[in-house]
Amino acid sequence: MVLQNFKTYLQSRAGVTEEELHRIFEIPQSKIFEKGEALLNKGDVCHHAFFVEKGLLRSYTIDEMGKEHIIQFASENWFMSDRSSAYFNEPSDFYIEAIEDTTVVLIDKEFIELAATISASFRQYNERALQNHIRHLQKRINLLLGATAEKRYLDFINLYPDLTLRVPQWMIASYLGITPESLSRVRKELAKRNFKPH
Amino acid sequence: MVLQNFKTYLQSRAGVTEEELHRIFEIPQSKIFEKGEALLNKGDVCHHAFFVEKGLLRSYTIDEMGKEHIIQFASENWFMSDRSSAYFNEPSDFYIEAIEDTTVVLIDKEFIELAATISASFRQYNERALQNHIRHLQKRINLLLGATAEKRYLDFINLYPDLTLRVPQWMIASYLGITPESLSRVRKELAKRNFKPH
DNA sequence: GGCATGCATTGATGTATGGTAAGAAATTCA
DNA sequence: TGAATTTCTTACCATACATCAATGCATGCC
Repeated sequence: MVLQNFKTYLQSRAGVTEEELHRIFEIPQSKIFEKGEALLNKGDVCHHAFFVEKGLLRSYTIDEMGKEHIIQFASENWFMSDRSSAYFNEPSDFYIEAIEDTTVVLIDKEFIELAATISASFRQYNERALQNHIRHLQKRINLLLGATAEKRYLDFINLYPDLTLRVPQWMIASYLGITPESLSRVRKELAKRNFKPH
Repeated sequence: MVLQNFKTYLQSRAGVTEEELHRIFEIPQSKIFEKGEALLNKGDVCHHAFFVEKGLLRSYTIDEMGKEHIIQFASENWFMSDRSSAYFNEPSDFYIEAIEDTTVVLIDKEFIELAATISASFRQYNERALQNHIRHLQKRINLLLGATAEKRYLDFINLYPDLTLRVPQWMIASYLGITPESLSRVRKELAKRNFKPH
């Protein structure tokens, strides 16, 4: 079977060698979540990072008005977690849920410790991922501060063309911080302009 | 001279011992920037983190429309840096500038390496700071996605009461993602409601 | 196949925030 | 201290996006 994506990921992205891989690979477990199933609920402490073997996840918060705000999507070869909750051992502020039937690899602190001990390259890669995460959050803040709904949407489809097809529109709207109706109008407007350019 | 804040910070916050402190403290340099002076410009690679001994800094971007968006403030005992630029050795997307005459301690990678080698506690603290940074960015995204201008402002003055007094209003507005005019109106509205409660 | 359910679109209208412009207040600096 | 400059406020109007409600369009399900 299994975890082929994860293994490939460790080798080609994190630079873990074949030999190291064998020593590391006692540990991680995989698990299947059905569409709509929760991987993490608000108030729970997040004990894992989830590596997506196959499928699609989202994380989101619910505000005092009862509105969902999508924080992040994760499809194949992406990680999903609440780093803060995991690191500080605090109840999480958000939910993680499967958008499609999804196979994930459960990564706990012990695995990361072990892998980092065995493979210096992995440790380095992990650090790098953390920095990348910050860069990504920074960029998102910038877009939310400055860009119109249309620009944010264009940025999204440019960055995540695959997700644009797999994720329901109302979730994309939620990620962008607008209503589904507004997104529909933005799309209409874009379509119009593309058919009759300039 | 001094760097008293920085030393105190290392001891009481990062848990560095007196003895370790002496071994570490060959290195860091301090520098004074005048009000309005730039510590980092867009396009430059950020080689330092700046620890604020005394004074006040801001980091900001300028979008295609020429509008500033303030990313972060840093007053006494805070760090300011472009982590992404420093880590990836890439040109920075943003500017760092002194809002007041400001004394900073220049922290480069070598210092952090050295301090982390000498003091395990420092290494740990550094990791913790990184995670905190992520948590902070996450929270900001959430506010930008969901909260009104008023709520964002209330959150700001609650979190940074000291800054509210020291920072010009138009900069707070920029941080919140609204215009100075709008912030002025929000404040007026709040004042009205506070004088005639409920 | 028919019906329920969830999602997308559309139109009418509401609201929060933006833009502009002018003057008041505060701060800076010679 | 007074003039220059910056910041803040206010009023009026413009706009982007939200809200509400109706309809259309799939999809899944018994």
